[in-house]
Formats: sequence, structure tokens, C-alpha cells
Amino acid sequence: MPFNLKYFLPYRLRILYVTITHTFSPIYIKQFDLTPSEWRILASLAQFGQVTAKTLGTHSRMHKTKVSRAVCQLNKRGLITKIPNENDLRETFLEISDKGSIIYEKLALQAEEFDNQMMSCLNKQEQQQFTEIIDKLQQHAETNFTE
Amino acid sequence: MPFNLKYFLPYRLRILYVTITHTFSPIYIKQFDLTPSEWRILASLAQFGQVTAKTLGTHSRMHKTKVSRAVCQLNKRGLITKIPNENDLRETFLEISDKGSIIYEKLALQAEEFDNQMMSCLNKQEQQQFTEIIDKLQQHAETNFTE
DNA sequence: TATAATTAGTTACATTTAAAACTATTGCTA
DNA sequence: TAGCAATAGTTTTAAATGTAACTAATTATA
Repeated sequence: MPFNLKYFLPYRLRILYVTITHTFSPIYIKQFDLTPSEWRILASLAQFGQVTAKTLGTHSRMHKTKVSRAVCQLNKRGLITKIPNENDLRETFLEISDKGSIIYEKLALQAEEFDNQMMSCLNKQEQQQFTEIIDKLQQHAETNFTE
Repeated sequence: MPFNLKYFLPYRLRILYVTITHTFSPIYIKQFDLTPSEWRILASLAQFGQVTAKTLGTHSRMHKTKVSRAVCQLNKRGLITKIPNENDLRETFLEISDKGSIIYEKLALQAEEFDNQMMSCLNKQEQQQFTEIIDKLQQHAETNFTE
């Protein structure tokens, strides 16, 4: 079987990702003037509690300068709090603030609704299969191809 | 069930896409000094024959300025050919050149190998399921959420 | 058929991005 | 423990990106 772009994994994933994100991103952009990076960080902090910028970046595959700038912006708006690590002054723990939580809660509700709506084209079994497959691919990609 | 970022469709897709593309893109960047957009266009033209920049953009979800610049660059390097449409002088048909085809063939081989290696963590049945699910999601996203 | 509206594609401009260089701090090792 | 390597995070710089404005051509309409 010769190479077929249409079924090339990176190509397929990108097309789907671009399509989907273009329909969701206006939600946080328009309502709360958040960039995609800012939304990702806010949501991550809401879920994972105190973490460093480094951890945040690794976890959500964001470049450290991207994280740095988004964190700076969120901090400036008072949506997150910086807590210096006394044991290692190089790093800082980041935490979502009350003000940030209010925004997050509103967005999480809409994100959940969006996700349900998106996944509604799949039956329960397919949804299960999808999760398993994505996880397998993710793990495979990481273990075999990351430096 | 409360909102869980880890299972949020756009988030999951982005992480997987970023991980995977970061392992494949060095292949065309280092060997042939192609940008991701240029590689996508080259591969699209190799597969679909003569198409306009407009079609190319719609098909692969690329912004028209991105297409414009990538096409310009590929043309400058002689990897594609521009053929004016006599019936509508606004648009131009684009075609891969012999020189471009040589590069494409070499990359297609490696892309195929990469894809097989990536998909090898899934059994035949899962691969089939994956294709069906991605297609369903793509179609659902397009029909319900595109302007 | 003249004029307005639309479309394909390019260019100018402002923003966003990543690579590289940098600061500050900690860990390693000789 | 002195000095060198490594790390977290920021800033500088250059490249890539999208928005908006533009050109040139076509289509719609009055």
C-alpha cells in the first residue's frame, strides 16, 4: 500500500485538532480574553493544584517561553498566584486564585458541554475505544520517540 | 462527572499531535529544508494533482496567507509549477514538478514507515476503529460547528 | 451594460512564536 | 569547598503567523 496523506497520522490528527479547536477557542477568547495557552494553564492549575512552570510545560507540551509569558499574564490579571519554593529558589509554585477559579468554573462547564456534544457522535463503546487508542498512541509515541 | 482536562478532546488531540509531529517534522526539515506547510502542500499536490491554492488551503486547513507563502517558496525552489487558469485569471493551478516529485517520493517512503511504526502499537482491529472514529469526529465537527 | 459585490491570491503590519542567550540558583565533582 | 555543570525561568532577537488592507479578476444586479 503506497503512502496516503489522508490517512497519515500527523495529518489526520492536525486536521481534526484544528477543526475542533477553532470551534472551542472562541469561547474562552471572547468571554474572558484568554489565549489558548492561558486557558490551558488555568485549567491545569485548577485540576492539579500547585505546580511549577516547568511541570506545567512538560505536562501540556508547551514551550517554556510560552508558559513563562502566559503565566506572567495570568499573574498580572490576578488569576493565579506565585508561591516561591523556599527549598529551591529557582522555581516557583503556581496556584489558581479565587478570581481565576471563578472564571475556570464557568469555562469548565462550557468545556464539558462542548466535549459531550463532540463525543455524542460516538456510542459508549466507541468512546471507550477512542480513549484506549489515544492513550496507546500517546504512550507509544513518548516511549519510542522522545529524546 | 465533573470536567476533566485530561480527557478533554481538544486537549488530548493537541498533546498527541504535538508529540507525534515533533518526532516526524525533523525528517523533512533536516533533509530538505521544508517547513511543515511546505511539506503538507508538496504531499497534497503529489496526491491530488492540479489544484488551486484555495482548494489546498480548505483541504488541509491552512490559512490562505500561509498557503500563499509556502507556495511562493516551493515555486522559487522549483519544486512546484504554477499554471494559470485561462478561464479564471484570479486563480492558478498548482502542480508538483519533477524536482519536487523526487523529494516527495523520498519523504513519502519515510512517512509511510513512520506511520506504520506509530500505528504498530495498535492491532488491526484497533487501527480500523481508530480510522472510523476519527472520521466520525471530523465529520461531526465539520457539520455541526463550521460557519 | 455600468456598477456594486464577491472571490483568489498577495502584501503590509502587528502579534505570536521559538531559538538562543541570559540570570539566578542548585547540584556535582575533583 | 572551589569551580564547573545543570536547571528554572526570563528576556532578546529573528522568524512565522494571522488580520486587515490591498490588487486583479469575475459575477451579480439594478
